[in-house]
Amino acid sequence: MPNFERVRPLVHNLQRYVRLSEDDKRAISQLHETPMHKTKAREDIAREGQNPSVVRLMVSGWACRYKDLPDGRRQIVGLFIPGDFCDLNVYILKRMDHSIGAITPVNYVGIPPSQLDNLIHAHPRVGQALLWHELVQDSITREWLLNLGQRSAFERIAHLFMEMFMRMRAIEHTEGRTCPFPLTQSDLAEATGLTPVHINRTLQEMRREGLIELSSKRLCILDWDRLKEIAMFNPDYLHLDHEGSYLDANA
Amino acid sequence: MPNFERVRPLVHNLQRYVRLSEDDKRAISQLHETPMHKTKAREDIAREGQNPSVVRLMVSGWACRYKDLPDGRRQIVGLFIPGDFCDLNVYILKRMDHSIGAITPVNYVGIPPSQLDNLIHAHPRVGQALLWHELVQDSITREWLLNLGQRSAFERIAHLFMEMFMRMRAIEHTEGRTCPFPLTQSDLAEATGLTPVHINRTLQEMRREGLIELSSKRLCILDWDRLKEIAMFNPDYLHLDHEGSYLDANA
DNA sequence: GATCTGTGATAACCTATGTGAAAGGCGCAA
DNA sequence: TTGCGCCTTTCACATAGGTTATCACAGATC
Repeated sequence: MPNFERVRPLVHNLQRYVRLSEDDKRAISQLHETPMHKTKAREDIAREGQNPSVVRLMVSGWACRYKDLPDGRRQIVGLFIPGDFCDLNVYILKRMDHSIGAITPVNYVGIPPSQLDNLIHAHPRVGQALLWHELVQDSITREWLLNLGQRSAFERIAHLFMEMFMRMRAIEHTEGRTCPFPLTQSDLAEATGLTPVHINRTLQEMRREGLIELSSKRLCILDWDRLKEIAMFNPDYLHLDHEGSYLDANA
Repeated sequence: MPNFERVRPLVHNLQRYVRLSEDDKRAISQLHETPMHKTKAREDIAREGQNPSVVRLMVSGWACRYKDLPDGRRQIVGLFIPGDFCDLNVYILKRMDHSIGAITPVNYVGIPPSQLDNLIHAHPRVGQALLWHELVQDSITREWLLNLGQRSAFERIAHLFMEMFMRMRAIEHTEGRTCPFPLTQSDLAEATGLTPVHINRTLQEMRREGLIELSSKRLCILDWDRLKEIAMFNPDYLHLDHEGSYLDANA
């Protein structure tokens, strides 16, 4: 199976939710045989208002969901890393209510809904895993709302760092205490509802306090425990724990 | 059918997405024959961390989804009105990652997942409508994120007013330019990430400018067009338009 | 190697929104 | 009818974070 490496993040992602059989995995890896799309960094992958015809599965790179206002203000409302589906909802909702943009160069496969239908029919547990994936994304969105509404700039940025580190770890993209972190300070600003200037100030402070290192697109979390306490980070909302899941209970 | 009146908001809700047959509607109204639950205003309906066993359908009153921080800060991350489902996701995710609280006295029916399963099997279009409903809720959550991240206090409150008015209108709970609006100023603060004091200041300003009236739990929108422009309100994210939907296209 | 362009660092200054406190009004319970 | 509690309204004051501007640097581009 030549594409197996490419499937790994997705399989990792889904296996947190259901135990997949070898047969399930084989079926998933066939998704990757649809043509691979490449976008350059900073390029739009989909625009609000469009009617996309495929479901996109991230293979490599980082992307974001964002919404913008007529006067140009932009808010990043979600981040995608390898193994994430961008718009599973295309199935049902015809019109995109947000845009998707590449942060880094991105590789993704675009899966026609019909193909996904077939997969789900033949492998219902994969279908459930996909639904779970979508629900986890929603849970993350709600946590971001709490983040923007109630946490201070410092707490907010700290929280985002922890979240992305954990998500990257779940797909085995971390090394020790470090992981890739390709967001610029402007991106961070758009994700947290702050100004680039204030992001910079706050990052300096976090460095001064020995909490993190961040340079050349890599994040290192120096003091996990203190950062966790500051951010009031409780990972439950990521639903990373395989244990206690509905699907598992009925396995 | 004695319960038909009670079903109306839900049927209105779902009919925006799919054309329901008389038979579908009959099936839906049977949901309302499960026992009715009543909660007092300000009471919790479900708490974060719990493992709820029913899917709740709002019959009357307003409720909210909220998340809180260990130090007591609270963020309302969504509002529920009659016809809304509170936790369709219980199907899959076992543990609540947020709480649900009543704003006013609330009546709801708690539907066992098995019963919903049966309904969906027998009436697949109802199942699709439910999924759509869930996706619309998510779209609303993303718009709230844009709201908190990028809009000023004034714009933010204006936007919330417009949204709730339109949602109330969709279930025929408006009269002319007015509708019930049971949130206190503290609730408004928790929904917008602002302080009660600042909510008050801003409301005074909106009244002074002749944009709205708000008293005794009723909202009147005096100048729809100006409010819409100020809030940069674009109703697309509510997906209220029946036209152009995937389901419709395949009807 | 010269030049661009995007990113990061900092500074001085400004303002929208938060804080804490007090007083008044209104609806509900007894 | 009175009283009690929750809301709302207001005030004076404090501050987190926004704004505008400048400079330095590194990696692309020619």
